[in-house]
Amino acid sequence: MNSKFTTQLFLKEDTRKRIQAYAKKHGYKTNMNALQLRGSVKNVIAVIVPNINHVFFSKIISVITNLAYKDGFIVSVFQTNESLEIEKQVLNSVILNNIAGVIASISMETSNVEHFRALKKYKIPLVMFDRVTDKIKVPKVESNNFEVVSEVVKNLYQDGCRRIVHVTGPKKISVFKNRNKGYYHMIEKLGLPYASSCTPKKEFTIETGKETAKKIFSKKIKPDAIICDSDVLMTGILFQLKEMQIKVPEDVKIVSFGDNPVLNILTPNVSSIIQPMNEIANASYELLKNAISEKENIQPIKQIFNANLIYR
Amino acid sequence: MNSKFTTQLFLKEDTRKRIQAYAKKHGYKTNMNALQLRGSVKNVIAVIVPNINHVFFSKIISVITNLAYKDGFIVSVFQTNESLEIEKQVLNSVILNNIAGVIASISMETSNVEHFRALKKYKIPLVMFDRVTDKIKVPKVESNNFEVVSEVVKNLYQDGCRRIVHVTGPKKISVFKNRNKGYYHMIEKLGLPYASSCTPKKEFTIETGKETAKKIFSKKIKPDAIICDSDVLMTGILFQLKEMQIKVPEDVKIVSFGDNPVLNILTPNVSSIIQPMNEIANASYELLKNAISEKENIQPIKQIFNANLIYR
DNA sequence: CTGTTAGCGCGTTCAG
DNA sequence: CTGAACGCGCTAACAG
Repeated sequence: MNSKFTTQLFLKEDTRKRIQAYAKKHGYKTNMNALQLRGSVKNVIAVIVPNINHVFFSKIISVITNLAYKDGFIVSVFQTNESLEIEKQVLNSVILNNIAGVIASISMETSNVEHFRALKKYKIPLVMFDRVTDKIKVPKVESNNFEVVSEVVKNLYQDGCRRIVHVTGPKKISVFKNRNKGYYHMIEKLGLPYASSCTPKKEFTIETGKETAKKIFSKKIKPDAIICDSDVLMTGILFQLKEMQIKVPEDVKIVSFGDNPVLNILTPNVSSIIQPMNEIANASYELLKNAISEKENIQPIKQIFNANLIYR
Repeated sequence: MNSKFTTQLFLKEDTRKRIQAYAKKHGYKTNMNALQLRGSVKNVIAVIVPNINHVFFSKIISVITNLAYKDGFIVSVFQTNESLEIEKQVLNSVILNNIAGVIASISMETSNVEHFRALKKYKIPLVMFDRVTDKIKVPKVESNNFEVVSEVVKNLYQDGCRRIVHVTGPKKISVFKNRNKGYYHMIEKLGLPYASSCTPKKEFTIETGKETAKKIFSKKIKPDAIICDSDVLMTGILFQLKEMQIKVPEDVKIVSFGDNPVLNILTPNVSSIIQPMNEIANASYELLKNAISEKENIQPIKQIFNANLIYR
């Protein structure tokens, strides 16, 4: 950052200070655009997420922004609103704006990932987190979704639950796929005859959560446990169960992914799976930083961090 | 956005398409840095907030990002972590990076605002929202903090409350100052003998909320109502009250600012003040957009939007 | 060791 | 109407 007047670095310290003070006083500023045009500097990192306003994503952005700032990077955020179309445009934008590197989590609509591949052509490093895809070889950061959901099923089983439902998202998204695999894995291992996963068609909202709860309890066989992939859905479910006078955890146990500490305080009757957001953000940033400085030989490492299960 | 090949605009549509397709195929991309260096384009907007990971701020960023994107702007986010020192650095960064305009909410430490004034020197338009300051004449967007807290006090009074406490933040921050003024205004108007405002010294966390509740109820006169400026603090207070076996709303009524819809569902015993985040974000962006295009004669308009009181 | 210059990619301008 | 050249701000490379 302090590379101004580097040619005069041999000057006495006070002289340098005087010059800088003079420059500042007269409103001199290094023009970053000129630097970037010359190709000597790239100082913008892009973070692409489906929705900035989700606790998980905003936390990730927050941590990355702090880290990046210390290294002299600026963070631009892009929001796809879960739309493939917008995601494509965003990637175009990123390429257009001569960005140093990209940290991304793909949208729910995304299955074809050609637009991400375009980054490689322009030598823009990419790191994926949370919602990743196998179709593209880049560094990735995830939670141990498979294992933690397996563990949840096992815990519930040991507590006597035999009709466990998994409320999840589209299977083409890695997180949901892995969690659902983990669910079925343990169901089979335990030899449970009952298994049911439920994927709301719409976006995750409280309303969708209510509908989901209605749907689940309209069936003949009522579950005695629900594993929920989203705390927003969980809130809706909780609300609807209260309406239907179904008690938690007496009638049905609930375990939910949830990243908002406020939620954990307010729903003591719900078990929580808390993702290691700090670690995920840290690792994603470090991987990108390496990729930016290495320029080549970037290993498509996959880093997996353990989620924290608060079972009660 | 589609300003490539503008000199050929008179060409037949299909010809233009062919050229663009050809250009894209061969990996041609307009160099934004060159454009910006020439001064013909500035396409980056900065949003400066104390903490990206607060529901209020992340929602604002989310809305602004969507709006800005439609107009061909990119949004860079900056986070001050409530630190004046970082805020100063961030403003330096913004100036260095030749940014088109700034939307900002100041940190809790900020009272001197010279560093914001620097923007004017470089003709970078500034719009402030939520946490604004009177010391600087720029367009501002706020909630009707004074009025809504007044109204809350009145409602509580009509419900029989006589010992109402206001849990708020540092008075040098406009939002807290205005809310506290609104509180005292109605207290005096109603001729209530009891008034007490409580400002936690630390950052707003659940832990701080717990401590605040302990402090409030360690005094001789116990309140029969609490107005709380932060939903995170409110959560801590709620938790602590439960510990102390004080019932809400029977023993003490609680009214809290809170922007997270999930919270409203989960705490039906708490009244909520919901800020019009969409409107605030919209207005801030529109004001900035005008300022960017007008270049001069920018009126320091103040826009105030009504918060929504859900009193129960 | 110091001063000058070329060129990054673009659009405007000026000459042809 | 078309094409060449200039300059935005910077620094690496080169000449003095």
